[in-house]
Amino acid sequence: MTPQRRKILALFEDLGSGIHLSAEDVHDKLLNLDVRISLATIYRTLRLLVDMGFLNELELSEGGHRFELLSLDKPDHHHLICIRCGRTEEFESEVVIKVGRSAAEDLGFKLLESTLNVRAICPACK
Amino acid sequence: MTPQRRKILALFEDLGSGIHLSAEDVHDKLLNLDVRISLATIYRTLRLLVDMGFLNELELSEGGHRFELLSLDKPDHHHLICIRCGRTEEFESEVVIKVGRSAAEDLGFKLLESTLNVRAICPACK
DNA sequence: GTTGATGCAAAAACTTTGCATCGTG
DNA sequence: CACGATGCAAAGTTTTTGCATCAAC
Repeated sequence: MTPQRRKILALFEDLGSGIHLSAEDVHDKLLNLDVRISLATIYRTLRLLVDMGFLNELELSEGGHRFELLSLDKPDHHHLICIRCGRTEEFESEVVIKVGRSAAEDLGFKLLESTLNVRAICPACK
Repeated sequence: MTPQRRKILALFEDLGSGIHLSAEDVHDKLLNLDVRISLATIYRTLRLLVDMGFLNELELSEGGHRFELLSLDKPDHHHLICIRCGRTEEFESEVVIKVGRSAAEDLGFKLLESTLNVRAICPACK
């Protein structure tokens, strides 16, 4: 754990668990806090934090992957995404987790994680 | 409907509905059939076919988006993805569709489509 | 000192766009 | 002819990598 890695993880922790940031977002937000870390290091660290299980990697919207804090109280949660404005809401569902688990078991896969992505149009964009 | 568009859609139809292709994949497979279409046109056409509802756009794995044929008998289906080798299996679940629908309704969103992505490790990669 | 992490810049991978040209009606 | 679609090449984005330097043990 280097200072840079701590700063990046701390950023996610400060923002809370419902926030989705791209690598650029992380870079910009750290700059606003006068923390200067190269984009290359941010990419490397995000990858690392995902592998270590601190972050979750999302591929919801255009313009690159997003990362979010994986909090223990919300292991598998789901996303409702407005395809027009990008607004995303999170929700949970025990049933969905069970479906994922049984799908994995049926085919002999070892389950890691399951997320339901619901694409929709939010009230403001209708 | 131009010859190029027909060729691209025909490729998906020939391969069937469980196949996930990147833009590059489409380009390569068409070349193997001696069909020469520029990558730019392929990107434009894939976008078009998604908008027209013929294809579904996926963001499952590394290396760019994938596209699959949207068949009428499988409107909302789900993916079990091996994070090691990229093998993906499809399955369906009525329950998951219902969860997506009610999540959208709860927040006043207009539902378009919902897919459950289950990340796991397949038997061969365990 | 050795090892791994960082920053920078260059490169790679993926996607879009401008523009001239081609095809179809 | 008019219109939109295509191909090509250039540009734009996002992400990775090589390499010299730096920091920690």
